[in-house]
Amino acid sequence: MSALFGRTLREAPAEAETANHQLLLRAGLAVQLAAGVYSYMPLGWRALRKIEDIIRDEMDAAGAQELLMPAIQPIELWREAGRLEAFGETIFRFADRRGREQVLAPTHEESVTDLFRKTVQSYRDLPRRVYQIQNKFRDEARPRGGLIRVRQFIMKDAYTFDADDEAFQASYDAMDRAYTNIWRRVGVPATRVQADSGAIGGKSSHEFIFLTGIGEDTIATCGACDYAANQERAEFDRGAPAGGAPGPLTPVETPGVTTIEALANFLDVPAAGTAKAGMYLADGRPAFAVIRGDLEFNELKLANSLGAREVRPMTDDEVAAEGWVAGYASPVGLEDALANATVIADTSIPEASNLVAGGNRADLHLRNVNHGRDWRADIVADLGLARAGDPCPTGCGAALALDRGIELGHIFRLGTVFSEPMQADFSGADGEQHLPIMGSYGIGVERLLAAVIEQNHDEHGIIWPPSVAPYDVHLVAIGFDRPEVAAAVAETEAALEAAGLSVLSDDRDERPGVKFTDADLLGMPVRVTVSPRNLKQDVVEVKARAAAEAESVPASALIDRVRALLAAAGDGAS
RNA sequence: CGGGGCGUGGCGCAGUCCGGCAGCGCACUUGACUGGGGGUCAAGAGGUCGUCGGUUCAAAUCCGACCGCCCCGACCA
Repeated sequence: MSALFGRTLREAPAEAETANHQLLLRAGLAVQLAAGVYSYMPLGWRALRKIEDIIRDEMDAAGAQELLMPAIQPIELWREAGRLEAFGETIFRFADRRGREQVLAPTHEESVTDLFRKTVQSYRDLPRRVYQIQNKFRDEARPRGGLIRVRQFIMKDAYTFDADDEAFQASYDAMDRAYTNIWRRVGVPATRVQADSGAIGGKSSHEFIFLTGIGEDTIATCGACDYAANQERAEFDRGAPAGGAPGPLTPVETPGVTTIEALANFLDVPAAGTAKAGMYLADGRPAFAVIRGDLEFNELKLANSLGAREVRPMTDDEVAAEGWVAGYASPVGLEDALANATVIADTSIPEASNLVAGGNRADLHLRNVNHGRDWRADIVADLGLARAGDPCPTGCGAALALDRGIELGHIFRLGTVFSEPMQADFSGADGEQHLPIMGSYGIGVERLLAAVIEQNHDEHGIIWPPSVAPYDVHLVAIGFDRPEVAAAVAETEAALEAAGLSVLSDDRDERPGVKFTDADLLGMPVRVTVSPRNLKQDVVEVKARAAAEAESVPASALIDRVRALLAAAGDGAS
């Protein structure tokens, strides 16, 4: 340790708020260079490499081959796949000396598809599963939380190519299993949840979420069954439709009543007996959305259903320009003012009858509005935002809970969205050309490191799972300036290393308290202490990082004891 | 991008309101003592106070512009 590059800090830098971020900096694992850009110091890099090796092991077991694709890519590749627009300002771009535009790759679907079309011609070559562990670059609008969201990061990204859906499912399942194994082996609990697949579509998209209060995603889970989904796409049961047989459409004066709550109170009807209007711009085009009054819009679902990249609420001026009346809007009798807009309704709307809706004039509402009779949506889709307490969509009868979490990994069915525009095809057994079904599978390696620390620490420091620990053993030398101690330390270190254990030896001229405190902060799974006191009794002292007390063992029993403690710590982590 | 906060030695901070010698704790260097949970004493080194410009006899402090970092939100294949 006297030669170790990097030092421990007594106090965490002010920018670190979360436990994992503070410990990362205090233990000297990483040093920040700029917003969302970090250097990894020797100890941190050892931990990262151990995580990488676990990932490699599982990827290999899933039948994937490691390769390495370039971080610099010509921008034409991105234009060809039609994804430059979608990435927008997140993509780092620059021009080379001849003025050719280049991209610092934020991901590698394009380049792996290019590899496929250059190397694979026949169905006989399928399936193909590849992966790499490589730097990604994304000019994030807001890096945050230390290593949780950064602009340059190490990602394990894997890609699969299959001849048909059935074969794809086998690849997907293999990756699914590999991911589950990875979380277990690094000591982080992860929940597998249904994820939004964006405009690409497809049912096979799952995220693996580490549930933690410091997370930036919101996850809906059911306490009774195994339903779990990102709130972005979470479904829920809307309950029995209200209303009964359609009654006559009836205007009712509602002076000053512009909110659902006020409307429900004024007319003494439940919020679920009203219809709520939402006025949006979807990629600049007006959209008039309707949902039951007690529900809220999920703008991502709205965007997906409209086939839009971006959806935002209209401003008051934009609403007025369309000829809509904020607070009293509904699609009933509004044909002219809706001519340029897409009218979209949540599934709760056609199910219900006799709703109270806006009269499209200030201070006026309509009773007994019925979809299909009084108006008709262009699109009916699930647009509802799942909230805590909403009934589980499986019909199990329990309520959904919302929790925060960190996305550790994402597995994803791409289908042919890259193989088609890039003309990456292969000859099938039938002699025709076919497009491969692709899958994409990512893990943020440093983010996973952050999760390991967040999950495995106490008030004194990190408690590394042995699988990720930079070293197996932290060897503390007390009274190192005494020749007999130095000799015993060298002997102990040699014995441990001969047994295949990695050792961080604290040979610094520091007081015992400093060394013990640093050992707790750095968090190697097992601490071994050599001191004059122990030498006199012919023992060495051994302590698991997670244990309260140390124990003394004869030198001859040291290796076995250390191995036993490592095994126990490993079990604890999984 | 909207809102908020911050920038003074390696880390944590005071000083800024009300202009007048650039400070404190930790860390670092040297020496002595000490030696099982961040020890004591003594002597040191280290800072153009984020940058540029302005006001002033005088600017860390007042004014302006810019840069950087953090947090909340928007965004996030």
